[in-house]
Amino acid sequence: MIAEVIVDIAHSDVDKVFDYIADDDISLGFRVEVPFGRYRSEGFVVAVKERSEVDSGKLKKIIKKLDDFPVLSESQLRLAEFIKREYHVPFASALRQFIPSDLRGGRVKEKIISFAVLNGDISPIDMVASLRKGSTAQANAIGYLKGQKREKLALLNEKFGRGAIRSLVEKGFIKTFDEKADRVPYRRLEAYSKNVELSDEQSNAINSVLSADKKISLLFGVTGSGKTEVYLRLIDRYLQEGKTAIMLVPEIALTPQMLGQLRARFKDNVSILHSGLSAGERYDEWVRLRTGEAKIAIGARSAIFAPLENVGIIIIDEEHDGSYVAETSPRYKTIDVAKKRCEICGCKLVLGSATPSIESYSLALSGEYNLARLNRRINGKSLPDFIVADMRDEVRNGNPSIFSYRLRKELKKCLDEGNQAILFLNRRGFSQQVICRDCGYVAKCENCDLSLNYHRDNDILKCHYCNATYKKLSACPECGSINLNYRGTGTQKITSELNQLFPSARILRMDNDTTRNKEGHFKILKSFSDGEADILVGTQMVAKGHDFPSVTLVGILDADMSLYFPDYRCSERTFQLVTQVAGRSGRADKKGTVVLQTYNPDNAVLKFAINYDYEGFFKYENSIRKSTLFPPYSIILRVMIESGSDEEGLAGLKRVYEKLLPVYEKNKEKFIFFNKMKSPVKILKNKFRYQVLMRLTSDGEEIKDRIYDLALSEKTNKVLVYVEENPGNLN
DNA sequence: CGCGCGCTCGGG
DNA sequence: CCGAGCGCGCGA
Repeated sequence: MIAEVIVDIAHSDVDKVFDYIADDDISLGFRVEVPFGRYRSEGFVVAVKERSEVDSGKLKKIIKKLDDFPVLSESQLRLAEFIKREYHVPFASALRQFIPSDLRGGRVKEKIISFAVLNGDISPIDMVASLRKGSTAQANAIGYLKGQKREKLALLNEKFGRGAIRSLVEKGFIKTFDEKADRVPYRRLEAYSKNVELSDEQSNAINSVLSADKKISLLFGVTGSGKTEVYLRLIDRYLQEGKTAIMLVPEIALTPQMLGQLRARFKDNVSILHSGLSAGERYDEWVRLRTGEAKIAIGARSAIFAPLENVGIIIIDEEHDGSYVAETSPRYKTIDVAKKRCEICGCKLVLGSATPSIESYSLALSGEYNLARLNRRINGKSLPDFIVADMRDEVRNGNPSIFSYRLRKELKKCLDEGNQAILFLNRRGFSQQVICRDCGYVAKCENCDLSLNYHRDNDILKCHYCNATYKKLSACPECGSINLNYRGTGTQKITSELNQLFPSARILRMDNDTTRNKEGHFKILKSFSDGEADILVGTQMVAKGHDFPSVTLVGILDADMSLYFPDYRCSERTFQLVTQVAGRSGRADKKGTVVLQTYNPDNAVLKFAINYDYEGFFKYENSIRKSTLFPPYSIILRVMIESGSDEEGLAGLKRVYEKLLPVYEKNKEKFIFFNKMKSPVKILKNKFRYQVLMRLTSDGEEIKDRIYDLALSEKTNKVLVYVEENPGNLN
C-alpha cells in the first residue's frame, strides 16, 4: 500500500505530497516517521492508495507510526486544505494547527503516576511487629498508609525516605501500581451555577437559531442580556442529540467564572483549551476530545481546530473581538475558518455580540445570516446611565488632573456606599496622535480622513494609509492653542493619583505588566470579584465579559484615545469598547453609572455609544466605509518585506513592487490604492521593514490570490515576505 | 529545511 | 590551481 505524506517541514520547497510504502495498519490522518533526503522527518498521511506514479526504485518505506491513532480526521484534513489555500501557507503549517504543538518531536506523552497501597493480606500490626528495631521511618509509613487507600509513590518517598519505602516494597508490605494521570485543568474551580430561568427573549433567540434554515446566526444581545445562557442551552441541546460543540471566546474572557459555569453545567464533558495550560494538560485535553471522552471544546481562537467529530454547533462569543484574527502565520480569520468548518460538517454557527462588527451586521441585514436579538437585560435591569465629562472644561477650570470633577464625585459616592468601581484606560499601544487639549481637535489626513501619526525620529506627521506627510503642528489650526498633547497616560500614573485622592481605597491594577505570568489576570479578577479591592484600574482587558455584581461605577478616562487611532476601524473599536466597558456597571440589583471623559463630547461615535444606539452607529459608520471605500467595501492588502539588512530589504521591496506593478497596470479599475513605502515603524525587532500597500475593490478576490503568489515567490533566506489582509494596524 | 553539486570569482 | 561562496534542485 502507498501513503501520501506531507513532511512536517513548513517550507514551500517541500510543500507537496511524497509517496511512501506503508503497512496496512496505516490510514489517513496518521503521523509517521519517514526517511527524507539524507535525514528522517515527521509527516502526516493525507491519503492512501494502491499504486504510485513515482518510480518504484525511488519509493521508500515509512519507518513507523508516531502515535497509535490517527491525529487528523478527514474533515479536519479538508479544513487544513482550506487554510492552505486561503492563507497561502504550506500544508504543513496548516496541519500543525490541529495538533498540540508538543506532540511534534515526541515532546509530550501521557503522564503516568505511580501509586502505593498497603498489602491487604497482612495486618498493619503484624507488619510493624516484624520490623527491625529502629525502623521508625518504615513504621511511620505503614501508619500513614493505614488511614487511607492509596498515596502517590513520589510523595511517600519524599515523606519517609526512598530507602524505607523501597524496603517495604521488597518485603511485600506495600504494593505499587501505575495509573494514567488526569491532568484535567481547573478541576478545582468552584461549580458556579446561576439562575437558569430563561426569559422570553432568550427562548425566542434559541428557537430562532434552531429553526432558521440559515446555518449562521448573529446573536445580537445587549450587555447583560444573558447571551451565555443562550449558548449553554444551545450546546446542551446538541449534546442531547449526540453531537459535539465548540465554543470560542476571546482569550481574555477565559475567566474562572466562565469556566466554572461550563464545568458546573457540563462536568467532564467540557474540555478547556487555554494558553495557560502546561504542554501536558493541553495534550490530555486534546486526547479527551479526540477520543470522545469530552464533547465540548472551549477556548480561544485556536480551539476552532479542536479534534471533534460530529460537530453540531460552533459558537463564537464577542465575535467582533480582534483576537479572532491570528497575527502570525497562518494569519487566519477565525470566523472564516468556522464558516468553512460548518460547511464541511453541516453544523450551525452562532456569532454573538453586543456590538457586532460592521461586516457581520451587514451580512445579517442582507439576509446572509439569521438575526436573533436580545434587546433587554435579564431581570429587567436598565443599562447604566452615562455622565459625560467634558475635559476641555476641566482644563479651562484649572484642573490638570486625569480625573474630572464628576468622576471624583461619583467615585467618592461609589466608595462611600461600599460598592466597587472600574476605571478603564483606553490605550492601544502608545498614543502617537496629536490632540488639542483646549478644543479636542485631532490632526487628520486630508486624503483619508484618518488621524495622523507623529513620528519622533524626523519630527513629522504621517498618514499610515496613503503615506502623505505633514509638518508637525506648533499650534492648533482650529483654535490657535499651543496646548497640544502628543502622548497619553499610563495605568501606573492613574493608580498613584488615585492613591492620593482616595488614600483608604484598595486599588488593583490590571494591564500587560501585571498579568504577564501564567494565571496573572485570573488572580486579579478573582481578587476583585472576592471584594479584596474597591477599584480596578486597567486597559482593554477589564472591558470584556466580566460579571462583577458589586460594580456600580465605570470610569472611561480617555474615550478619545482609540477614536483617532490611525485605523479605518477606530470608530468601530471605540463604539465597541465604550459599550463593552459600560456594560460592566450595574449588572446586579444596583443601578449602574458610567462617567465618560472626553475632549470631544459632540463626536458622533461617542454620542451613539452613550445612547446605546447601535443601529444609528451602524448606519453612520457603514455609509462612511461605503463612501471612502474601506472594508467591507474594499480589501486592504499589505505586503510586508522584512530583512536584517536595510539594503536587502530595500532590494526586496523593489523586486516585489516590480512583480506586482504589471498586475496593477493591467487592472487599474480594481485598485483604489497601490504604492510602495517604508513601513511606518521602520525597524522592529532588529528588522528593517518595507511594504507595498494596496486597496482593492471588493470584487478583487482573484487579484488578491495573484498578489499573494507573486509576492511570496520573492521570499528568500534573508528577506521575509508576507501578506496581511485588512491588517489590524499599519505599524 | 538541510544538503550537495557545480559554477564562478578571486587569491596565490 | 584551489578554496570559498552562492544559487539551485532534490528529497518519494
